[in-house]
Amino acid sequence: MITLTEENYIKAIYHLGKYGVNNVSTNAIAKEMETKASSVTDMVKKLSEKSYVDYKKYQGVTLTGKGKEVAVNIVRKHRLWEVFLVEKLNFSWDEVHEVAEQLEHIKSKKLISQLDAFLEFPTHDPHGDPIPDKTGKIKKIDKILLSEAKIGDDCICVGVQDSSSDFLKYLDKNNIALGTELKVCHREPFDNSVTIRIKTKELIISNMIANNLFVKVS
Amino acid sequence: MITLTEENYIKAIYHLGKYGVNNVSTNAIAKEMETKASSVTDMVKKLSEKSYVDYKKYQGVTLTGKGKEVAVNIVRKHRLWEVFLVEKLNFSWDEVHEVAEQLEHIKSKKLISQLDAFLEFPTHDPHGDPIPDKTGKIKKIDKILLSEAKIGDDCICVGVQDSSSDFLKYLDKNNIALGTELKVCHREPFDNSVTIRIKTKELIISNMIANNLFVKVS
DNA sequence: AATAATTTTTAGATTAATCTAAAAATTATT
DNA sequence: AATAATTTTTAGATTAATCTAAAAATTATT
Repeated sequence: MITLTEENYIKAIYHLGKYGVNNVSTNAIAKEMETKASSVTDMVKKLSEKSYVDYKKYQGVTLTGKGKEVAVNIVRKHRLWEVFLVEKLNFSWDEVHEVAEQLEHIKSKKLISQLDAFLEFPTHDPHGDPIPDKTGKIKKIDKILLSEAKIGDDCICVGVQDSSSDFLKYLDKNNIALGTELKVCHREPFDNSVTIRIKTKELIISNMIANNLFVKVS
Repeated sequence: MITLTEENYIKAIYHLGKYGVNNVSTNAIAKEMETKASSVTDMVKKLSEKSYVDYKKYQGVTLTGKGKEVAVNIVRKHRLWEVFLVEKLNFSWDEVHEVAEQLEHIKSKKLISQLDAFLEFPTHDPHGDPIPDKTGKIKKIDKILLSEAKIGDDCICVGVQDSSSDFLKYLDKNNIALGTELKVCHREPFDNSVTIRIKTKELIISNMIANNLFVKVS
């Protein structure tokens, strides 16, 4: 049996290891989990004994195949529930995370396969993140950050890097949603702010915003 | 903050105290929770300190107003989720309990109010049990056990006492569902088995079955 | 390469929930 | 009413997850 806490550690290690980082450090996990490094060391030993992670003292951890399976399944559940909350229960995209954090731990294969079907097998969650299929396969889309787009590019908004409530509300306020088409008009060399055009309206976006918005160049 | 275990104890005390029993005994709780009496004593002290129950040593416990509120809210969530599972995710009525046991602990007011609306404010769960409203009000219907119905009564099936998978599957097999109309034809004095007629078909039902099926005399 | 700074682990303690075995209180029976 | 049977509580231990403070190992800096 896997405990709720173990699942959360595995998820944290998965997210931290996502971008090429092979050995996730104790401190990184502690920060992500909002706990102390000593607690992480204890838990990591336990996860290692149960062979969810490979761990050598002072060397950090990597998920094993078994660990990755658990992680991807949690991510799948989290994202399917997010779709449910937005599509069926009228949650806005900045409200779903907290609830999905709870729902992702419900254990029932039938529940998830039926939910998947009920939602008509969605491929992406409300933030544009891909939903792993039942076998754990995740299909990547070739998205780039708006801050990396070239002047003159016609883009379509496909995701967010940060999904904090403040950021998502900013996007709502400025009528930027997944699927929104925009053109990159100008990048100011001094602060890397970006002028974009949505339909006929121009909007100036800070570098920080541009760094958290994924687009696909069309 | 209330823990998951505390919620489960409160729920157990609620269900045990439902039928007039005022002081729920330590042993009764232990049996319901599949734990030991000594564990119950400890927990009951804690619940008493947090004023979810009134407790005097050796005297059993009663839920306080605060405790009842928690209990009814869990029951509401449990039953709403059961409706969701059956109506939207095509679960059969004997499959929902285990999953609902998990879902009932998800904490989000918005989730429940939106789910309620999505399901179009159901008043009863798939087993015929009433769903408390947001204020905790439960409306009773004047149901009786089939074993208490008189010969010649025209009844409509409105609920089950026991909701074990075995019992529910028996009902499915014999085409008895909520809303099924039946006539009480005969009661055998020797074993209290009951002959009923559904549409044109007669069926003999043991006393044990009749003791677990709620009907409304029409 | 030695020392300083940082990171990680160890040792020992704490809280929540549980257990077993024995003691205490209550209830049932003679 | 005294004794037996049952129920409940107490005492002390255990497991999971956490913490603080100190020790050990690693990494960075002079």
